[in-house]
Amino acid sequence: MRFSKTFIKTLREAPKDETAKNGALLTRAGYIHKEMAGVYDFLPLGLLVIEKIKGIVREELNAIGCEEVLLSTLQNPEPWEKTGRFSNQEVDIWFKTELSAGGELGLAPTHEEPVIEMMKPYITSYKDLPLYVYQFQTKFRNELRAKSGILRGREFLMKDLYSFHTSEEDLDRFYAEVEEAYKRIFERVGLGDSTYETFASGGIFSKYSHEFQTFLPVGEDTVYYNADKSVVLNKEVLEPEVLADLKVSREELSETTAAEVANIFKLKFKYSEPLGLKFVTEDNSAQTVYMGCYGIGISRLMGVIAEKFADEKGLVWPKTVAPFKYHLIGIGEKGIAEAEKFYEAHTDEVFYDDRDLRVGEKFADAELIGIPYRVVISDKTLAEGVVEVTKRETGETQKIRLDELANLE
RNA sequence: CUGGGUGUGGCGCAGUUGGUAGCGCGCGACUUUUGGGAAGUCGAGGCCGCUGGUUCAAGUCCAGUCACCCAGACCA
Repeated sequence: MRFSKTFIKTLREAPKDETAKNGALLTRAGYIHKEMAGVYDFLPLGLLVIEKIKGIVREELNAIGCEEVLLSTLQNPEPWEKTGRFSNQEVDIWFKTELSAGGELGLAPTHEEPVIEMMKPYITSYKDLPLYVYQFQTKFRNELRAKSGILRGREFLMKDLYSFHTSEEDLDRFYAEVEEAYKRIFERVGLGDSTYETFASGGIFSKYSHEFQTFLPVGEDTVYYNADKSVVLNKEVLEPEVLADLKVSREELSETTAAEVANIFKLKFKYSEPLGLKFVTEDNSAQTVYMGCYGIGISRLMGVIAEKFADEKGLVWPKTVAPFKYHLIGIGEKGIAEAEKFYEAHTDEVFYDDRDLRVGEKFADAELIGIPYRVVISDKTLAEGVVEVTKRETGETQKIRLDELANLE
């Protein structure tokens, strides 16, 4: 991508309605644009980060046999009424609207009911199971208060996975596979050493569930953890019997704040029962399908990563989710000619600042935008037969030969 | 929803006892600059959130309303 050809511009100061670090930096660097409280647009660079995150999630889920689908956003109230969840008393964050022709609709806050309806024709026999389907989709939740940049929106991007099983054992088996896949996902996006599987309340889904919490000062949740962090639990389940189950005492736990980046639940019959999702067993009897559901907040994850690694100069993306690998700057006639060549040969990996500006401004923008390697090719460096590579994360600069640049790790 | 705060060019802000709006950044043109956010000259750009009221006159006073931010409550 050429900076001169993209419409984005950087801002020296954040708009005053963006006070959260993630929102402020992502806005200043041109990744997102706010429509209203809790509602954001993703600009070219932001969309690239989202796609990188989705790519990692997709790879890990496909690796454990999941199939990607895309369900609708508009919701028919009928299946929701069968589970009691269309009621505003039961679920108080619905966005509802009406058909011109008459009749109410909802904007999906989650997808258990519709995914069950969708899968019904395909689940008739034990031979059809297990099945795992997931999607990346925009969810709508009419939160009383949106806040913290893209960490808590009214419209946000989520990956939701639903599993269908013939037995509780098989649900347990797959649940454990998802736990491992999630650990690999958070490792790959750079949050491995700050994200912990956390024992939590199951909300309306189940008594207990597991969350993946990234320790973060601006996180909304309070969690407790022991010295080696082998036990992490949400404040909402800090109860004597839970502590006893987990074999820890209150005294050995410390408190911190964290952002919930994922939540997984064993639904069992919670929704399959009221919606009548059944299969025929080997001995020809009808049996209700066991289910699990597993979410990852994709746009929130982007915000958490932005928030977690940013420094006083700007964003710092882990390589795996950065919109590009190289932030390229050419200086001088020969430097620019070589930069052009490198860009043309590696367009997918290079954000090329070809604007007609002084270098100081380009350097400042490179730091703000946060791409892992800043590459400077100038007449001066070329005279030595090298280019300068500065790591955004550490700020350290090394000189390497131009022909080695493409192999940088 | 409760409490607090804020709405003035694209962004950040100022605007006194009411008298018809200004600064910095950014933007356009030209000149000089050119490895860390350059300098000069000229210039464009504003229903002062919205409605109503008071007044000869409202960005400024009054009432209402909307939006946004923060804290809390809530959060499948």
